[in-house]
Amino acid sequence: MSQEEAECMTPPSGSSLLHDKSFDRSISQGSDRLSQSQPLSQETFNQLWTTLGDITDNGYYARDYPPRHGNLTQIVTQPLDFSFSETGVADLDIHENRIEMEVERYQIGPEGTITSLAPVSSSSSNPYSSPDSAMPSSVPSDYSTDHGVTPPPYTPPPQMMASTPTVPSNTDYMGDYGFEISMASSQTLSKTATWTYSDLVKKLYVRMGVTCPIKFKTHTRPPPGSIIRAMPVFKRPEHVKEVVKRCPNHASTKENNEGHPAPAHLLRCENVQAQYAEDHTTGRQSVVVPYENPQVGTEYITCLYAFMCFSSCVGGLNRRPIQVIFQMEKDGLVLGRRVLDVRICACPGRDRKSDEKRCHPPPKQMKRGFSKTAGFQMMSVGTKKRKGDDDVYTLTVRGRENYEILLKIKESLELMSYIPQNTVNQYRAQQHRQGSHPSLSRTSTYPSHGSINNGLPPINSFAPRHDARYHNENGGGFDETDSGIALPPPPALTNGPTMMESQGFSHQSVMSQADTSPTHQMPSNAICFSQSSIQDMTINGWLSKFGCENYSEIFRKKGYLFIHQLDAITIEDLDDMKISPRQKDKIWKGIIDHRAADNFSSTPSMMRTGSNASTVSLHSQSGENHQQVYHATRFTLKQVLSVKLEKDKDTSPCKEGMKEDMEDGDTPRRMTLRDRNIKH
Amino acid sequence: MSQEEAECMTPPSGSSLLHDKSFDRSISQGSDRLSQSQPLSQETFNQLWTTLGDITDNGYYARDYPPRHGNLTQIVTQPLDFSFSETGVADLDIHENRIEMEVERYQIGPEGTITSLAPVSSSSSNPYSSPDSAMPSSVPSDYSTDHGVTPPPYTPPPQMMASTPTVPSNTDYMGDYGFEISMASSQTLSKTATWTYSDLVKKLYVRMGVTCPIKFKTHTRPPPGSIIRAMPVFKRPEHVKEVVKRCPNHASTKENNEGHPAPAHLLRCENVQAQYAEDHTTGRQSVVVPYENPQVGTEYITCLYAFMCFSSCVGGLNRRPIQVIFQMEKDGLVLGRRVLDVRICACPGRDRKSDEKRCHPPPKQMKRGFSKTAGFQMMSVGTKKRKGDDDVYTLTVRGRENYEILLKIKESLELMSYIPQNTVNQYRAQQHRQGSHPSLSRTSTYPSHGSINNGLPPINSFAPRHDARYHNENGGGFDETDSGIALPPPPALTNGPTMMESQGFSHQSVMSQADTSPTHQMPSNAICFSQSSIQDMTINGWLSKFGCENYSEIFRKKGYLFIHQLDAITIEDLDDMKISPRQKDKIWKGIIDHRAADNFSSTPSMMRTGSNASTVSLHSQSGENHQQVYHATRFTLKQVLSVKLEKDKDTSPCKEGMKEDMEDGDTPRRMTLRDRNIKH
DNA sequence: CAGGCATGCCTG
DNA sequence: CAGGCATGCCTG
Ligand SMILES: [Zn+2]
Ligand SMILES: [Zn+2]
Repeated sequence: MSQEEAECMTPPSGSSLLHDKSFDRSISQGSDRLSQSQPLSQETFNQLWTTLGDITDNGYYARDYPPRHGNLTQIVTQPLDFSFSETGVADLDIHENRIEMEVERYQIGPEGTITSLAPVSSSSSNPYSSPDSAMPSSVPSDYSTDHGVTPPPYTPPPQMMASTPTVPSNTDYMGDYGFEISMASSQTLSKTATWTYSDLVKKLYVRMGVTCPIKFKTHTRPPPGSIIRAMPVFKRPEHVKEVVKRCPNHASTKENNEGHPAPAHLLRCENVQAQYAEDHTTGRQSVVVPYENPQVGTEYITCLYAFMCFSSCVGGLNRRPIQVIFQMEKDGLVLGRRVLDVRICACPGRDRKSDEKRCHPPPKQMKRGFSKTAGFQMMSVGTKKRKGDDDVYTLTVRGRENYEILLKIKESLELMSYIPQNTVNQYRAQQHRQGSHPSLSRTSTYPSHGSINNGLPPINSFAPRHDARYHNENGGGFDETDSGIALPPPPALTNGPTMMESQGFSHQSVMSQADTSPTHQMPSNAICFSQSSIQDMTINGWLSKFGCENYSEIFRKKGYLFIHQLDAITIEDLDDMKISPRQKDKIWKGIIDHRAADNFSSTPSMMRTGSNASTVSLHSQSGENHQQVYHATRFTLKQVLSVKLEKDKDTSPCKEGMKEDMEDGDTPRRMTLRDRNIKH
Repeated sequence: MSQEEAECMTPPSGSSLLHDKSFDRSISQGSDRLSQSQPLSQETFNQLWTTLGDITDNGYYARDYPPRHGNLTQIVTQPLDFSFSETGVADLDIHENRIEMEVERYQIGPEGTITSLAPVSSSSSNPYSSPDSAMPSSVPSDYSTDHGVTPPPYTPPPQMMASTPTVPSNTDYMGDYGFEISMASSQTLSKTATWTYSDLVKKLYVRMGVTCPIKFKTHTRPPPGSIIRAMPVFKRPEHVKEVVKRCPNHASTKENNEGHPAPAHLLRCENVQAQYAEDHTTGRQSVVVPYENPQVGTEYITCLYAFMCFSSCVGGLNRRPIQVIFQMEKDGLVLGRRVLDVRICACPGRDRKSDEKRCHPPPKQMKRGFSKTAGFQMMSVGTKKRKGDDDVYTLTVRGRENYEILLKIKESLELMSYIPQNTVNQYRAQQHRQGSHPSLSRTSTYPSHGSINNGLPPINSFAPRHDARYHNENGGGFDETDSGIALPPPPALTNGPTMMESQGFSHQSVMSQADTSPTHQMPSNAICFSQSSIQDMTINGWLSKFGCENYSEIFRKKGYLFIHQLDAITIEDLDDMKISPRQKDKIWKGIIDHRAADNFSSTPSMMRTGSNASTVSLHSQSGENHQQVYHATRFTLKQVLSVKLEKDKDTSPCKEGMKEDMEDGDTPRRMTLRDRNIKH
């Protein structure tokens, strides 16, 4: 399981696994084999997790990558809508089982009953804070009770009393005063902005060193002298125990640190009354500002916070996600708590977007709350669809030559519609007969240029279909979606030349070396359509069959060149052509005959127009398989090349196992986070 | 100019521009307009460079990208085989000129006459060094002369005397003893290894923190008490002045630093006698080891060095390339100096490979040591060639649908050859007439998918050529390389929709929305080739001109469908057709006539065969422009799609200006380092 | 600012 | 170990 996946497992509410009730219960029952309270190393963690995966998932995750159930993703579109208490309904014991595992896996904060933040003494002076500030003078003294404030043995609900836990609580707690936080409306500053909040993944994305307004609100006035403490903690269980501070780089450079009271603090508050605190026992750092009631007519107070490292800072956060715990306190009592996931990064917009894409269903699946049945339906529908049909990937072409090539491709695709389908079929047969196999491996082993390879296994299930393809004499071509039978193998496009060899042929030309020497010209009679393999598909030829060739010029003027266009000609068209009635009837009869013959031979006679083919979807009149047509046109239309080729076939990379479908049922959200764009 | 380009400009020998003799001479002549010795900012540097480019390159580099002379790259395939002294031979004054420019451009280290390393006092104790070490006891005292050891005013050759320059010399200097360094044979440990040395780019790639053996050798025994100092310096002029040390992160963590005498030193030497020095004046850090003569029978002594930061370390090297200056010294005199480019990175193998690919010619051009004349020849040959003609980029296609699309493209390209060129031209004209401009911008703004953009400026120099293209009625099409006149603009492929708009048209289909609804079908008579825009290009039609249409079946059987194939028919072919002599003569005369007309109208009548077109290069018999044909076939042949689309048109991304061809002649190596693979 | 590169590190 | 991702930063 990747870090990211672990990430996504966490319920969205801000409460982590660690503090889920059942989880805590198991802990208190003393599953303490690993509870030496040593933070687990990443390797140990991974190992445990793998083991766990083997046990609970019947090997699916650890062993069977990529998963057999490739469509799992489609099913659960709202991983974040589940919480563990909800999912346990179906089979309680298994649920419990799982929670057990959780405990063993994370094995952190065994003291972690729902704890609250310890009062810490302010350890650094604040030059900005004036002595006559509204900050209650009692605060410093209150918090100077100094080290080791152990919670009184039998005092009230523990979550009400501030203690000195290694791991502060990150459970949202509204408290008696209805403490809440929010961001300025996130759509005002979207991607350009220095920060952005994602409602979807409930996370703040913020650039380093910029101020970010956070609004606090209560429904009831808290007692005067209340303060708001903001403390960053690592989000993942493996890291929670470690104190969050700035990386040495940022803490030690002069930049941004000139005269600042707490250069090593990750979190700063622009409030002049801000106090930077560091707990003597735990070493945890936080910023404290007095809670001032909102101005009349205002609901909120706003504080400006700045994050002074990247989440990625080496030697600091080190790519480990953090949360900020905002806690309203009064005299060491926690009045309310709100947790905010934060990612400090260089490109908040980009990273938000990719997180959202990662953890949420693709556009089509955007609706929330599918029932499991709906999920199943989705899946079966999914198999009907062509993968990527809904996706358009633009390929911006740089460079004249490449542009020309693509332009040529586009033109070819459109002009291809003037080639009768039968001709195409014959061409293909001829291609096959000419046996163009030998060369491609050389091409694909050109050393010095990168090839796109997305790391998926080669498509080799095509092999048994080769022959079927060549028995397919009708016009359906190679593009039949439903059966897949007519698909030719992808010779040069597989990963290994070995496989290619074993296929024994490819759709390549015979000569592969790009030799520009004219001596390599083929003799002119070696053209592809040799020896009677071609029938006359021109209108002219067709007209001459019944002696009307002198009308071919008229047809030509109307744009009709080939007989496959006959399907598109109406009697009205003929009227427009100023053909003498008798000839017209003759021709019309010829058209009818042609169509009949055409239908009989199952040749698709769809006419694709040059300039409009792009948007023509299936011609429905004759019901043949027109997938091929559709696809070509689709492509052409955009003048885009689909090179976003791979893995996003099920476009939501956040897969969730169908729990009812698996042996152990209630596994946590598993996601394969592999939405890879072709970039760099 | 990018950083990388600046990089590649440096001569390979290890001597940088800065210390080229002419360069130094110019400096000493006092071109000091910018010599305030303030390190230039990157922006200033870039600006100067651009200006310089405008002046010296007649705008080629800065303005005219892609360059008109796209084949410049082909010319100098071995940039590293040149040194400035060599290149100056042809026209010395121009050479000088250029060097001037260099001075102004870099404007660093104005004190930079060929200087040598200053004696520095050892500032940190070395716990490993035993008192009875072979390290001459004089060394510490010698170097303890303490700050500001200014070179004596009139002492011998300055490069022989150690001084205290801000910028140490990085010129290789063998000295009287023949001081040389080398790496262990680099092929023994290639990619798996913790380090690797590239002979091609003359650079050591090494993982951080691992030891790397470096061998030292002299041809004559240096005096006893000689030492070897190793000092890292930044390679780029912009950075040379800055002292190289470890980043705060690595310097401050305990890891690797436990008890080490110099945790902030980037360079460590495993030698127990190593002494870590920091110059009091310049602050430069170095490691010093005694030079012990090799064991009997050995040529070398070997020292193990370790690099304690990444070249990329934030707050440290910060992605700035460094060199290590190995200097043999004796009593403050420099006996020899050797400079080693070093990159400390996580993946030496990968990074070496990519550097080599970047800075060196493609496979075809692998031969070394072209003379300048050869270079010229190459160039003139080069202009005949299409850029990228020699390069094959494989696109490994993943996914059935994409494979199908590409297969279809391949087929289209081959089948396209059955469309007469005139038809194609008419099609294009029709496309134009239908005015397909409006839509593409919409397509290109599809939101959720990445598009490939290599960051180069849009190709907008095409604009003045639009009309020319449409007056070009012959078959040359849009692909004429030499004049470039017939090239259509790249409508959807530019960066901005604005530009597209201004071009007024594109080769797009009219409809751009990928609407699959059948209601969007165009009426069948709205096909592309409407209203007399098409001439009959069939053999059938042609035969009927002189009453031989009854032979069209025979022609058809031979594979001749269209008149553009007539060029390929010989009289012998007619003999084979069992045509009555009189008819044969008639037909042959028709063929002759056709060819004459064809030649008159300059229509290329090259016949491209279906399956073999791929490898047919230019048909030489009629001398028309066949570039277009050639390209299509090239593409098809490989069944690869050139989507490595951009900047590497001349496939060696390390471009070097042909100096004799430019106003100022001897410009430094200019390279566009943009070999970008589409990966992830 | 968007595209894309560079580069440490993670994953199979 | 190779492929590929993540993510700061550079470039047009
Ligand atoms: Zn930092
Ligand atoms: Zn470092």
